[in-house]
Amino acid sequence: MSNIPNTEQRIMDAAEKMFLEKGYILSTTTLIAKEAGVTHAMLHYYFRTKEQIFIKVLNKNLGELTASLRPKMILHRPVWDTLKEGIEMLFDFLDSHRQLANLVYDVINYNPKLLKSYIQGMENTKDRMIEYHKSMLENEIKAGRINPISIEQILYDIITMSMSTFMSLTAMKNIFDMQQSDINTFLINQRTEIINKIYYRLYGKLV
Amino acid sequence: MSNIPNTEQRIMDAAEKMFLEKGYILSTTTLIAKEAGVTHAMLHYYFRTKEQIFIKVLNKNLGELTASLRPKMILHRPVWDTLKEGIEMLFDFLDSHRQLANLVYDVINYNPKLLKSYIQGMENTKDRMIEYHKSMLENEIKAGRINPISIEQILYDIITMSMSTFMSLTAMKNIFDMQQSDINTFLINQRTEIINKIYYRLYGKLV
DNA sequence: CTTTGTATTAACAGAGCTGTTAAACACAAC
DNA sequence: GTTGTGTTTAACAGCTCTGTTAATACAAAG
Repeated sequence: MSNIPNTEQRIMDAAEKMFLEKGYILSTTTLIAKEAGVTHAMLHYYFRTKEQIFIKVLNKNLGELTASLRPKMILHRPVWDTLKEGIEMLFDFLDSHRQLANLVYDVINYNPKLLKSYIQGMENTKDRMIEYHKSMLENEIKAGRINPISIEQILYDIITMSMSTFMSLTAMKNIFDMQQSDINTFLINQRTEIINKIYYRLYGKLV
Repeated sequence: MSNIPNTEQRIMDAAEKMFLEKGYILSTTTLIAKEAGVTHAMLHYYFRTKEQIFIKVLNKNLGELTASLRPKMILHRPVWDTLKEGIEMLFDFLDSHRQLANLVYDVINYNPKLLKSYIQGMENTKDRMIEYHKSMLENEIKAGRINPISIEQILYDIITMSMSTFMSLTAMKNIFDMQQSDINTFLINQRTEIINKIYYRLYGKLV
């Protein structure tokens, strides 16, 4: 394969970079094309509209995320082990895609129907593995080995806590003048702390 | 006082409404002026720039928030009572200012220095009451009556969990086709659940 | 009545945005 | 060498944005 990517790929790469950096509105087709080193007419030639190229970028990133989570879905393991590794996987993925959480936020606010159709597409697959782990969790709750809570609440907590870590990162950096080492420390703490909060919520006995 | 607000106030009100609804970028001076029923030249006459009127709206809202929290700072009460009421106050304020969390997110991402200067302004006051409650919490942790955790982590958790509830609301509505009653139920659960997670994290004993 | 200061309007400047289009180009196949 | 196909360019259309400015209305003060 060639080291010089073709025009379409160069535009795609530039678009991904810019959407992740600046969000949907501030990323303009003109600037994306400039970044890719082509005229902006080329972007419209290959991708028709700004929204369409945005959808491709979003699908690529969310696809990578779900692909990363899949290998963690293993049968016959203790519930907490699976859950913990799921949290770690999600957190680490967002860590290696620092602006993805912000991109998802953009979609929520500027194109909520897009996110809905994406999630419905996932729900329609009726994934066997997900159903399995869901029922495993439900059994634990019913058996009283986990404090009362709904599965939806657990998932919601994991997703929002992980995402808000990276969504608040810009604020944290600026407010506390954090250096790279501070940021790393903060993220390591945060990763542990999310696991802590979920663990305490599920297994912590009240006094 | 007159029922017909003067031009400046009408612009201010329209700007607040629109910034909270659409965020910073999508709120244009032209549209704000139209909403207020004046020419957009009037907006620039009274407020000079879009950024300046935005700062006024932000200061007004954050000022109201800190004013609401103050009465909860009472001496000689059990630590958890104060903390719980603080969480409830914050949550309820964000509930009655549904888009404020999104507005703060906008500031973080599009004008981080603004937020920093605002928070530094608060820190410089070196509030006696805040210092008092902070040291009360520290004592409880040192005495081992609260699980090990930093004060900063507790505050960060409360703020991010409360904010992400309202920042995720648009997504929740769309993904699950929530009606008004569903939203109310979700928020009531969420309010309790945030308190639960903090309580378990602080007081829950591990098995 | 005239001066002064404020409030308001309409028009404009300059820029940037998304998306389109006609013409030019490259280049392989016939 | 011509034809055909996909790629690229430059120019443009139409719109919207922020911010300015000159002209105007009008009330209060002298």
